[in-house]
Amino acid sequence: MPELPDVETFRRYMDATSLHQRIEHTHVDANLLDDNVTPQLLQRRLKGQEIARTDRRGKYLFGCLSNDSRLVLHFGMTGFLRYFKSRSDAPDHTRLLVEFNNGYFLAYDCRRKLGTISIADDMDEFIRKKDLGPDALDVGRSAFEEALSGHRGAIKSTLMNQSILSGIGNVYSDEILFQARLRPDASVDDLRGNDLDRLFGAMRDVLETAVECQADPGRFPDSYLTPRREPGETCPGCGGSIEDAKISGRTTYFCPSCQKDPGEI
DNA sequence: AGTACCACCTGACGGC
DNA sequence: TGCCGTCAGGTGGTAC
Repeated sequence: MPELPDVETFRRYMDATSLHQRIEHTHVDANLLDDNVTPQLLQRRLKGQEIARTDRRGKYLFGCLSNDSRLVLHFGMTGFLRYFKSRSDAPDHTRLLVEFNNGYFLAYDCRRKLGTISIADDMDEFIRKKDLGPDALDVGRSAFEEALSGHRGAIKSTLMNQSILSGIGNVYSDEILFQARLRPDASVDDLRGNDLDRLFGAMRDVLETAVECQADPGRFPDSYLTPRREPGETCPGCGGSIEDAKISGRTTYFCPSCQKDPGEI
């Protein structure tokens, strides 16, 4: 379930392992390629180049090449990166294998093939085409309010809408709403100043904390809901019982006693 | 604008 | 033992 903190962790991993090495070969599973990208185009853009730096917008990771093109990875539900020395160490569901001139490899593994691999010659155009809203860790308080304004759906669905804010998925929307003490099914239209302050603060706290924890729920603070995503689990806030529900078709966990409608806190 | 539902895809798990 | 239905959840399409 790679969301913003997971992808940021992958970005840092790519930074730490894969920069400034000439790409000798690429092997790609064409089924994961974005529209209008062929294995030949990918090979042409990558071969002989280096990853000069990385970037991220929401759940998309950009490997910025020395020719100003970009390798763009989306991790779907099961994607991850691995850097290794021996070809035989390639993970089981490698969909993209990049071979560097120092003999090392970078693999993009995506077991369930729900991720995408793309090439972006122009990052702004890519973001426009995908209709991505501001990055959830980059957006300021006023732009956050602006992004939510005019929407009337459930808060959870709105937070998860990548064209409104990019980076938040099912798991972190639940965590943010738990920390903000807001019910996930409340309408975003009902949020007032105090609620928006709490929601914005919780969004930043949760995402920053998760990045620090390298998106590993096992390292999350005891006050977090994520490690307890089970119906009937104990709420870390009140000791009550965690409930599950479906909101916009997504399995949602929340505490009915800690989380209130807007205006009730 | 929002939601409901489906499809994509694979592995884990429970029931029989 | 193994088959089958269900679930996981990111995205995108269609229908309402």
